[in-house]
Amino acid sequence: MANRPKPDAPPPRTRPGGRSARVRSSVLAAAVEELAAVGYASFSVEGVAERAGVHKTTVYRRWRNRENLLLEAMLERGREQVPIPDTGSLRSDLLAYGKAIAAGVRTPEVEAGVRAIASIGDPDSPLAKASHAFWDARLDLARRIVEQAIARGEIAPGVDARVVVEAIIAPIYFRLLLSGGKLDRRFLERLADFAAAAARSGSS
Amino acid sequence: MANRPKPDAPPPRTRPGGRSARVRSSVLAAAVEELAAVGYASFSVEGVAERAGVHKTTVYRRWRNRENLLLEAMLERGREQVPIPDTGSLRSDLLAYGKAIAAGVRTPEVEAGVRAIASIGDPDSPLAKASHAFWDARLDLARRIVEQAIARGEIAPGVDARVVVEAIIAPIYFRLLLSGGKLDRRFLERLADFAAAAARSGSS
DNA sequence: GACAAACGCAACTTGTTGTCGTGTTAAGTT
DNA sequence: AACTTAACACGACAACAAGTTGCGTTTGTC
Repeated sequence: MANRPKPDAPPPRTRPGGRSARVRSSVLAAAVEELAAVGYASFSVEGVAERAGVHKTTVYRRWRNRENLLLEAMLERGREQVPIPDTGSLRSDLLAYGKAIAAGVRTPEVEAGVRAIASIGDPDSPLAKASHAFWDARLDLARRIVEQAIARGEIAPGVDARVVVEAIIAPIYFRLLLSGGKLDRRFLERLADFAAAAARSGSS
Repeated sequence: MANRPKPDAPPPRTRPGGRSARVRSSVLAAAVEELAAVGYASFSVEGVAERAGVHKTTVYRRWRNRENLLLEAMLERGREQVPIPDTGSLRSDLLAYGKAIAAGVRTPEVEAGVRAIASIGDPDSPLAKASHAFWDARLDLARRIVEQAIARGEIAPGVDARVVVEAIIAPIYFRLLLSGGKLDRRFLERLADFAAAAARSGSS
């Protein structure tokens, strides 16, 4: 009944080149700018459209609503990866990683994006799901730091790599989002000391 | 020029009893309910007013805007303290404390409040400042857990109590707000193991 | 060059924020 | 018990953003 070879329902040929591509990238870039500039609460589609030099309806036609627009803008940004360091010791690997994470959240764009995601209450929201997938992948990659230490014989196998990595990452975001504590070098060094010490003592 | 004894500017005598007190408490309770029910993004003053059985203008006259209303509602709630356990060992103290924190964030009201605060970008906002003060106080109280362990001779003095406590608290909020990881007993036990191990190895 | 996606533009509905003026209720005073 | 007025109820209002719709214009793509 469906999929006849005849010109019954001529598939609307999209045209992703030229103007469409320019509009798309400029809108997504503008969305990130807007988010960083005014915050999630005041984030408006009209503001994004103006910033992108594009009409409001154009944005609405391509991204049905605010959330979809933000989702795609952040997925675009979320591709940037934090490199996994390999400096020769667990402690300095963790420190380097922590510094990279902290440097990230210090940029207004990343900070605003993190806050936006943290404010999503519905766990079934596409944005929330994207965040969970993002962190699953990132934490999985960071496990390599612990695996390198095991391979060097620096720590015993069986250590829960995820807990070690979260021990570096989580306090950074906790201070950013809630406690307002400083993210200075001294703090990051203590974090690295702490996590490395726990890993060495083999808390599986 | 000012402050004449004559009835020049008769100080408007407030009257905080009876109806005013009832309105105040019912509105603040309704604000927490509303926040838990619809989330920060959809949190509307009208919704709060309806929920409290009060007119919109009444809310606006007493709390100039949304933020002030939320601030006072959350300050009211923020008084509830997490008890500091004293079970005889650092590991089980940390575990008990982590369980209490996790139980808190599992309630819709607390979770919604945390997300609302995390979404505030401006560090000078009254809500952000209140959150920082709240966490300063809470972390300071929780240091007692580490001090008890030092007093028992379980760990060496000089350990950074704040880092130990944050090692329990931060991953819970990280999972809640960003990674979506589970907050089950297994996770909390690993956290306690991890933090206790690091503290025992004396990472100052 | 021709067709039709994709865009620009204006007008519109709906919902929330926050304000204002006026009348009503009830707390605190005498 | 009566009086004064703080605090509340009600309706109307302006300002703004979310989305939607219809129509005309630009511009990829064949």
